[in-house]
Amino acid sequence: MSEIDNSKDYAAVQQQVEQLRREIAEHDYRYYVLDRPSIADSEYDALFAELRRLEQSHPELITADSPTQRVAGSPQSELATLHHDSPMLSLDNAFEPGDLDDFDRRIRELSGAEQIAYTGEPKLDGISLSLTYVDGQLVRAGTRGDGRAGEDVTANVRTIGSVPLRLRGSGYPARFEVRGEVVIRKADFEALNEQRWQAGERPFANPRNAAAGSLRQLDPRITAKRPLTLFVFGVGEPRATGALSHWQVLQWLSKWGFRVSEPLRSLSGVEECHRFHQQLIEQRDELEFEIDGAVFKVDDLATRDELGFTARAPRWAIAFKLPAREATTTVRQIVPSVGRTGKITPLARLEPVDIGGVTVSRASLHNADELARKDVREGDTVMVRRAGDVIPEITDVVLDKRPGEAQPWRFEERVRACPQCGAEVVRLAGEAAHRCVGGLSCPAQLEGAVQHFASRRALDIDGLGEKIIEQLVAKGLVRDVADLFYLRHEQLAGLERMGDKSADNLLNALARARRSSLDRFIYALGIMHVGEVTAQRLAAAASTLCQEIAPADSADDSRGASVLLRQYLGLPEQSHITSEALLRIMAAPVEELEQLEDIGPVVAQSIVRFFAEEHNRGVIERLCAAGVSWPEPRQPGGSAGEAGGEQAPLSGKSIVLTGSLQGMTRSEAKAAIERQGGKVTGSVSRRTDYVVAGEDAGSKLSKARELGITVLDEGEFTQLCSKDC
DNA sequence: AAACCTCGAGCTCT
DNA sequence: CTCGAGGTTT
Repeated sequence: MSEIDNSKDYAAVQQQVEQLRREIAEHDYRYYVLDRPSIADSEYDALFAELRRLEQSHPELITADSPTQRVAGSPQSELATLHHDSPMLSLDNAFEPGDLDDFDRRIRELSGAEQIAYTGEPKLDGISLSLTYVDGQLVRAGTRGDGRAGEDVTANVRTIGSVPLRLRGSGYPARFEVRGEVVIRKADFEALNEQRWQAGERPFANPRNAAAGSLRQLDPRITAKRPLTLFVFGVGEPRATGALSHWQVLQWLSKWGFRVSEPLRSLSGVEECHRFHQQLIEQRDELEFEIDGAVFKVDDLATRDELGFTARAPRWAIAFKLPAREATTTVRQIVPSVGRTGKITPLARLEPVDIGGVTVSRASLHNADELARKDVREGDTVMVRRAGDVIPEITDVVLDKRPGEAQPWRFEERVRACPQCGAEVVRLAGEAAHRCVGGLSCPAQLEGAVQHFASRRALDIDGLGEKIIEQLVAKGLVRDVADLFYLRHEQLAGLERMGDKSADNLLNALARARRSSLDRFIYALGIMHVGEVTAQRLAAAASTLCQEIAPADSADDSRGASVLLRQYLGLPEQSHITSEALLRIMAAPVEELEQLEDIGPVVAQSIVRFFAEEHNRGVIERLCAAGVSWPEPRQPGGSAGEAGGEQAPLSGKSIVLTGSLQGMTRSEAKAAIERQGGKVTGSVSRRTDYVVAGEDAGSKLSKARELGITVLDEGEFTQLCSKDC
């Protein structure tokens, strides 16, 4: 083939191949090293495809440093051993500030200098690598191993985008060794684990393990798919480069096409080192890569030579550890715990360990699947990670140390009922979590349940906020939502931030909330998957339900249906649950509920389970006994609007009062508006219907004008109110 | 007067 | 989730 090409064309092809390689290498550099791509992926792909095509028709033009040759070679049966040219030593560690000061003092004494110039780099948590370049070409790469010899991972390292196959620029030694750390982004690590979990493979415990595992693949094609990055931090024999300082070495490495560890600082004296360390601790969570320390190196290479080495580490560098995030310990026990939403989470009680200054004695196992996947057992030795501020997590089980008698902990077998309230535990289709259906009465869920119950769209109990609920629950004054209606003034007035006035207000709000509507009541119960709309549907359709048990025409004497339903539900005759509509909903079987619009099997199940729960029925009973009631809905189709519907001029309107009114107090005005079916709100927004402006109206008036909302003066307002009064 | 609580609104992300 | 307003408690 190439023989028949005439030489001019051939030279052109050769040139084009070279050109493409240069371009692709440049884009690789921009993308992987600078993190600043300058062309779209599709354009890059096109260049790559073109090069591939040319190389396919001219195989003799292929060179080892061609970008197409990153993934080359076939799977191996084992990784060969590789001896390092100069040993890869480890670093001495500093664990507390004093260690760093000692280090600095030693260096000042040995070198005789007043103040030392250091470089500060992060100690990336990955695996160390040595790369050998000959005449600017990557010839081999090996892991650190024991420092003298590691594993030959050249084929794998070639697949890493941030590793230059051919160096950029010039001025590099004919043969030299570059050192760096191969890491994986935290986000990529999560994604990789997710993928492995989907594929049924064992997830990696941490980004370092993921990087190590990826690099030690026998098949480079697998490594190529892993999002690895190389950060370099030095060279084997720095003096061979001709540099005078470490800083210079790093700059040159950067110029030659490497990505240098970031963040990087030039520091004068030990104080700045401390500050850098502190900064790293603060930035830690925001960094893309996991780090486990700060590395400080004497910058001046001549000083370094004077300092020399101890048996195992250079005297001119130190790694100042960041607070640990991982530790191993043993699992004492696994227990289910109930969260505020009713979610039941398996929790491992651990032999307490110190992880970076915090004692950890428990770790979440998230849910039954996660537990099964990790197969954590009581007695296991586990690796625990505390990332950021989140709850510690068990990342790995050390199988070698598993006691012989350890048994898998099977969620379904162990958690038959809610450990807090004894209610039924369900797992809804498609959900990872198991939940307690004891909603209204489960202590673990109480605060949340009360908050929902009192919320505006539910029973709208004004003045019952987070802090008050917290206290009521903590003092045992409220054990379920029904208790709210039995609260007395003297019980309330003693609470923090709850004086006479607030107590009165709350009691008034409770009194008002007793008269509600069926749909709000249903919604307030907080049945899983029953929101406002579903609650409305249930309320509207109530009278059609349970016709078999209690036919509508038995309503000759209107007691008839209720009696039948109560019997069916097994309620006592003197039960306070008198609403026929509610009884029909409570007694409705799954099949009937499923007939309703927007209610499928999941929601229907959830409703039936809720009302089947003894605790929940008890709470409903007591709510009704406390006088919580509503107008019975009529016929299926016919609904709401009764007396007051249209006449009330402010019905459903939202009104803001601002400034002071002459003829009435603020609260009189509020009461007047409420009598007319309106609602007084605090701030002006698009959803405000009227703003009533009194004397000295302020910012709210201007905002109302801005939004084009009707502004009423006092005269207009009283007129509006008096219309029907 | 200052501190604190609740509520409503609007924003962002899911 | 954050903010500001309004109202209450300390």
